[in-house]
Amino acid sequence: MKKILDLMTEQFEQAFSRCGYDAGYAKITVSNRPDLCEYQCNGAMGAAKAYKKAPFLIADAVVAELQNNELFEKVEVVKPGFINIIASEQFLASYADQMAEDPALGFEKTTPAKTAVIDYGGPNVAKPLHVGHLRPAVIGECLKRLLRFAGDKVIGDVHLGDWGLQMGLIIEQLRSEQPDLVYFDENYTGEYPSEAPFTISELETIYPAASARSKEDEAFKERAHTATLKLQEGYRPYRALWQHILNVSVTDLKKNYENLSVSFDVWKGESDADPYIPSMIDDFIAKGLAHESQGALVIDVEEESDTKTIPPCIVRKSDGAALYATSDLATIIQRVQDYKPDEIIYVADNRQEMHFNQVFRVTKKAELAPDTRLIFHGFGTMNGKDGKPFKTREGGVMRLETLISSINDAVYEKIMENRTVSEAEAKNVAKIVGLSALKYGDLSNQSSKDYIFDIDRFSSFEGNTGPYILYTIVRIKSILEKYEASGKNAKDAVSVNKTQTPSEKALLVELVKFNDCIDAAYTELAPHRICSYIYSLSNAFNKFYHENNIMGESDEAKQSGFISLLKLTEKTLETCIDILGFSAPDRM
RNA sequence: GCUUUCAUAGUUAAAUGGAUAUAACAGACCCCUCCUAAGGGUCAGUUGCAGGUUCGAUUCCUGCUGGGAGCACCA
Repeated sequence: MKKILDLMTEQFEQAFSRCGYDAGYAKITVSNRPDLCEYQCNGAMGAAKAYKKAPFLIADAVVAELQNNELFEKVEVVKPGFINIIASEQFLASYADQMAEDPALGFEKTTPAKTAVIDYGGPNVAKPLHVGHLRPAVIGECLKRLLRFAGDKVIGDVHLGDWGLQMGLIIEQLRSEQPDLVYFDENYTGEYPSEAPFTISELETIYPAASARSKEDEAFKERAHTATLKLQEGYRPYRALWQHILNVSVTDLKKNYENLSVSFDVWKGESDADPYIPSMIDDFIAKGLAHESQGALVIDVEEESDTKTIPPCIVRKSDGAALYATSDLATIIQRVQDYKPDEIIYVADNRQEMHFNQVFRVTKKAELAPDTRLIFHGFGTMNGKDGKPFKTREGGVMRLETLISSINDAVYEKIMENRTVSEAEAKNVAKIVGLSALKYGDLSNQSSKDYIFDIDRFSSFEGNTGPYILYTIVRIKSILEKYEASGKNAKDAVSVNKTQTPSEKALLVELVKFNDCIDAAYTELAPHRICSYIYSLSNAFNKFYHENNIMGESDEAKQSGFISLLKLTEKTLETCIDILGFSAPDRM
């Protein structure tokens, strides 16, 4: 289905052309003055300059062409040359009915469909997820769903941190704690045990201990570097140990991401890119891109047009080991080979922008991925109420689990205050609602900006929050249930009313914005646009609900129109929250 | 130091170069014989500073001030 703004714009384009003006000025937008009109066209003002004519003369001529157009109830010229538009009730109603019939609510899939890899996890093995992992998971999951809804083929990759110095640190720490393990016996030649020599909780204590020690103990750090290199070179015992670390971690990570309704299509890690490194480095050297600098192998990435200086990209450390940029570059080769993506989207902290800039430039210089668009989707910091990076009360890094359970607790208390559900059900509902609070709180902000994480505000059932949206859905579900209970079938309601009350029409105006909103969110990769859309949709619904007694309506045809409208509102809201990555309960 | 990013009501956030800058929360007031008042309505209050481009700037450009971040072998 064409977008409603496009349909209206087409009418205006014809009118502009008939009057002898360029159709490019005909663009219709949603009104920013809802008190005056529903839609507007500001093209006469732009045209005024090009044609050296007063804007209102142009607008008058165009408007004259559009009288008695069935799409519009009213088209008028105001002051300098604005054209204010009110859509016809008939037109909105038939558009809404078409939306309701389409599983995608009238959204046209992108053609041709592209293939995208989204890299949005980045957890390190052997370390529990912490609050820093929340944003990439939530934003990345949403982008994945959004692109899929738009028709793209999407591969979500967790891209585990399983290959760097941290692995060497863990191995060396393990050697200190359990020196008798066969993995440390150089003369051992037999099979290694299938059972890991540690549990996840033990593993989680090993890394912090190792990390702390490396900061004070130079010799230890040196051994960790050596162990990292040996692991990367394929030293058998370390590989066996590493496999245990990976298995134990991944099982735990999957469980944690599941609690967030976040999933990945592939669980590749930095290690998977490793086989591509040697030939890649050879290629860099053969192409004359890489040169040695202070013992390390680097590639200059400065470009003529630069105003700033970008340091060269190190692709091999002086000890021969790979590092961050190396594995990211090799990962691009792997992805191009395996998926031939049209684009790769990296959902990562803004602080990594320089790194990705370097990586992208090397990719371009070495022509590693000539047909792939590389996109850095940077997100801002999640701050506490004090405006500083979110910390626990003690000043430490909070575990993601802790954060999730505290928001669930906050929601649970609110649900119990109202006690419309049993205690057992409340626990369950609190999880669903808590997730909406958490995700909506994050996604309703522009992802590139920092935002303040405020548990009380996010879990509030009032205002621009996840729970408020869910509450609206629950309200609709409740009425539909009552309608069914009264002996009528909601399925029989197939068209909205052709003439509407003011709040009913206002709701329709919001509903038909759906595909424009999704389109904007998709092209800008901006989940917050979906949030603000469903928030105004919910507001419009609640006002409609307040002013129209649906179950009390005696005119059955009119009531059926209401029910159709309710069903469409529910479907639209549910579709949007599904893209955002959460769902609604039946009651709350 | 260099680079980069942000700055909007008391607070948290919106706004393809368009009209009187939009909401929410907090504050003041009003509305339940009515489908969940977890709601609806009314009021008050904002673009850091100085220039520039433009018919028109929160938006684009320059400078300043103030916060965040990044600047070679961590990821």
